[in-house]
Amino acid sequence: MPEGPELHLGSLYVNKMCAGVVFTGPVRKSEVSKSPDVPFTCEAYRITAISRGKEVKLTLTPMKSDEPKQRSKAGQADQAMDVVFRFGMSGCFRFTTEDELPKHAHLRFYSKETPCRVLSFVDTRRFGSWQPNGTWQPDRGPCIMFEYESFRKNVVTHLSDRTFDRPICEALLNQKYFNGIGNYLRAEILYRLNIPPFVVARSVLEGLESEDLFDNEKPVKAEVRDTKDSDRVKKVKKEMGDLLRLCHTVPLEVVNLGGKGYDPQKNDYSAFKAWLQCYYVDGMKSLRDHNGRTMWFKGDPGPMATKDLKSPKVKKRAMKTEDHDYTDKKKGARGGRAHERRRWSNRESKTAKKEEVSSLKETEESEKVKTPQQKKRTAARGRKTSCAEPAAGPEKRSGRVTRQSSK
DNA sequence: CGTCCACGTCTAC
DNA sequence: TAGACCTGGACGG
Repeated sequence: MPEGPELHLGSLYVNKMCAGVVFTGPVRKSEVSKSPDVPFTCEAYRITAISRGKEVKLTLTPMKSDEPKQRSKAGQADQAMDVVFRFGMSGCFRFTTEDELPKHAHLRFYSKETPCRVLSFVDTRRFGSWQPNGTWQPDRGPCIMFEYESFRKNVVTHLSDRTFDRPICEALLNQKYFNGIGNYLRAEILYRLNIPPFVVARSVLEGLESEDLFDNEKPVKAEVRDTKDSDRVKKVKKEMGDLLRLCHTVPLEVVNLGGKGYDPQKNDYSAFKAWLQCYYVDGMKSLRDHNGRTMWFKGDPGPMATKDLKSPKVKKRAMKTEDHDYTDKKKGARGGRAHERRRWSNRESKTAKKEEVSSLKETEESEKVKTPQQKKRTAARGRKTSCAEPAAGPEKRSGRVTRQSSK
């Protein structure tokens, strides 16, 4: 569940499910978790949640006991405790009965009911974490969704920061300035404005105002209409506002979808899939950024692009002979993908893997010489050699993502 | 069976 | 700025 919208939806979920529920006893941690114990135990307490960017804070609030304070049992909390969560790649909250505990429920809060219910922090991959008596992480900036004005100001007043020397798509993942933006949001946001992902961040941000002058003109609207490309640019300017505004409104659209956001396991994932216009969408291009993350986009990648493995899309598909309007679209597309994949694997993955440094180098040099980027490019590639690979083609994942372009 | 990929940080060279 | 940290689904052989 992990970008800003999912974290916020998680907090809404906790508040909704736990409204009126009384919890009791200690907070329990799974054996395998490396996050800290939560030293809180209480005969009767409540749980509420609030989110900020990519964090959620749970507040455990002891209920007033009838006993006089002196007589309350030792070790029982009488003070509220905050626990701040980060979700990593797979964290989420779930509220279930005790015997339906999800797999990977690494932190658990038990209700006082019978049968007992449990609020669990579930995290398959365990990249998430929590901090008892925690506070918002100090290096993270204001929330893109719920601290919009200070978020804008924080960016606009720090444009000299080296962060903004980076391509815009990479700057957008810096949580010091864009707390809540993640990989699918950066793609969706840049796509809406037709901004090439690999242009210098500063160049697209300078000139923007601290105040959102656009703010009063139009309400935040989660309107996603089919528009022709030619119209899109105009529409963008007229109805959407600037990049910083979209860092605010686009995540809110996901919140307003009312589902779970990005969560392929869930039934209501289809609404989210349908909402995506670029990320993992068939026909879009993708490229690794300098940190090895897949950037989805359309059109011009921009001057700072890695000369890295690229997505297939139209051009490469055209190379596929059996490509033209097969009915079994998936199958055909996948075949194309696999083909592409093998090519690159042979060229890079294999050679790189076998300590063939020289041949790897050759491959790189042979591409083209771009002096300033050479180094980064090499680095980016090198990093990926162990799983050297073109960015996954859209076709390959078409099952996971709405195919807007089909038909 | 094996390889690659995934919504994100962290921290050691 | 490479890995490290993890599990599991999709796909290929």
